[in-house]
Amino acid sequence: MRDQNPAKGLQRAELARRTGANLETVRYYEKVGLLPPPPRTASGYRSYDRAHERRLSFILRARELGFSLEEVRALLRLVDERDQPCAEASRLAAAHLADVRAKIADLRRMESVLKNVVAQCGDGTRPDCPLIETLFREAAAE
Amino acid sequence: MRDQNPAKGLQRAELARRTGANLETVRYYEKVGLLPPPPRTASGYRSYDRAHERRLSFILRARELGFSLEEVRALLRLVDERDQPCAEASRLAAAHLADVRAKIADLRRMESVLKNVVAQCGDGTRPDCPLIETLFREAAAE
DNA sequence: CTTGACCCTGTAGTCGCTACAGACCGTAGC
DNA sequence: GCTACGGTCTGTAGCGACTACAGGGTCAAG
Repeated sequence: MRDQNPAKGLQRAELARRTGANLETVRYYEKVGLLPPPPRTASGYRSYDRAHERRLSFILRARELGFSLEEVRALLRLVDERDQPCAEASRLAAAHLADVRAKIADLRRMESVLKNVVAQCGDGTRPDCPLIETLFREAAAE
Repeated sequence: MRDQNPAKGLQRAELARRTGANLETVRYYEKVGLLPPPPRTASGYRSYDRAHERRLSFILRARELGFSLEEVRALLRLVDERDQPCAEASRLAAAHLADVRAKIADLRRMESVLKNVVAQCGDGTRPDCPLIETLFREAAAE
């Protein structure tokens, strides 16, 4: 097993395991500038510390809340600059909340139509299929 | 103005306008095999008929309901083969409905967390930002 | 000294479009 | 007939957010 001494730095796979990130995602976040490039060992291996782990967890949690990478980037900038970030952070969260609610509304319209057609289809023995008829005939939802 | 005689076929832009599709999307659907390649004029322009319009509308409505292009492809296959499609169509719709409901559930978890942090942030004058603290401290949702 | 597990890089693929660039066509006005 | 302006054609590249290789280097255990 590899080095797990906390003073010595984590390898990429270990960081991924600890945070729940996919291995390749870690490199991707570095590439797009969300994670700072970690120091390297003599042979070129990345060596992460607790600050990286903390930052990666932050990113992953923001992603779980549905923030885009650009939004995450903005949040991280607030964290890094740390002068009165709450007003701006709150604005970002509120804007994102509105997005989320819009998506929920869209999905609910879909759900409602789908629920109806599935109910009408019943056991599927009908000669005319309500789903197919719906798609041919009407606008999907209003 | 171009030919709008319904007996003579529609050009791509006209088909797009009538169905509400984006111009480029029409060509894309042809490329991926959802729309059959229409006949061409002597100079190579596509010439669509009512069947194309009907099929394109079908695709767009299925997309509005959130079906993936692969699911749309499956639905169109059922339409084309037309032997007792309802059981299979209903199965597709039910599976998709489950997806939609799962997405709604995910989004609702996000909404709930975001709503709380926005409320806690208040007017954004706090020195510690509840959003940023949340992202650093906790798992986002359970 | 070999095996196998890890690491490195760069690149291509995913989904569903969307947006060009650069060429051709077709019509209206002069 | 000439020109301008729009439409159409093709192929290709880009988006977001990863994910999955290929082809190589490194490291520790047996």
